[in-house]
Amino acid sequence: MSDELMTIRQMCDAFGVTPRTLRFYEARELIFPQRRGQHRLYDRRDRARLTLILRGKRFGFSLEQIRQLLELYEPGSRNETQIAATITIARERLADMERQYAELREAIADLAEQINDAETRLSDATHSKRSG
Amino acid sequence: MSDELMTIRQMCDAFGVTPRTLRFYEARELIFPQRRGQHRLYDRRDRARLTLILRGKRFGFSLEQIRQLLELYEPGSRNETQIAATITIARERLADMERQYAELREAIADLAEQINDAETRLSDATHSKRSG
DNA sequence: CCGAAAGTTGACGTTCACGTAATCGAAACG
DNA sequence: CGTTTCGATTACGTGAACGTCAACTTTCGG
Repeated sequence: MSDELMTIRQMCDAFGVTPRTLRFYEARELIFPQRRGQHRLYDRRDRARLTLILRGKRFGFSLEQIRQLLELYEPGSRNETQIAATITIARERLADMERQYAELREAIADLAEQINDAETRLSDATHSKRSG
Repeated sequence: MSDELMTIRQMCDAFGVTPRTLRFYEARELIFPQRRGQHRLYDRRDRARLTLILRGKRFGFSLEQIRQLLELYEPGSRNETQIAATITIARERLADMERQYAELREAIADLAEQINDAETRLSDATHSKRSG
């Protein structure tokens, strides 16, 4: 079984994206599949990165922000200055996410309350109809 | 003081948006400022809606999704079918937000860990430099 | 009363994140 | 051995959410 390398189609089926999307992410330097001849082949590392990309997107990060964060996940040989810069950026993103987390909690409570109110209104309307 | 009505510029300063943005939201039927002659005037209701709009945006909702949610906040005279439909949509958004909330918690922990690892690598690199 | 400031309506431009052909080469299949 | 099929490349198109510019009113301070 091809546990190691996957074709673009296998990737698309596995992650629910289109070939266009994978090539686009590659053009933006978010993933770096190898080539067999002209064809792309995606390994575990590419899959891990894609998972992170899609997660980042769900939180509203831009592809460029995600690209910067992905550097953090690469134990790659980069110099101290670059690592420090990446950490700085990551801390900012983390702060963003923590703010979003807190605000989301409020928003959820708020929306739940509004739904409750609306359900009450709906219920009242139904009853008044019955008694009218 | 103009506690009740605000001009477009006052709104922009208060909310950190541009006039274009406010007119755009109006065109998309997210806010409905009154007119004094040709000029727009925004009241408390408009401000409340704009607050919700900007919050929704921070969570990655589209303006159309936000518009639908805003209906929930209007005790307006709409029929039961419409209220029920709005509630259904709102429940879906609420579910989205709850999923996002849970996933965000994981992502925060994950990112914090990566930052820690990177800090360790950075620290190690600094020490090895000092002892090399 | 008048000229700058503020606001209005188009209309076209822009960025992001892809979608959608069109065309091509390689590869698998009957 | 021809022909689908899969993938690659190039390039133009698209929708969302505005930015920007032009051409006009409208309004307000001096």
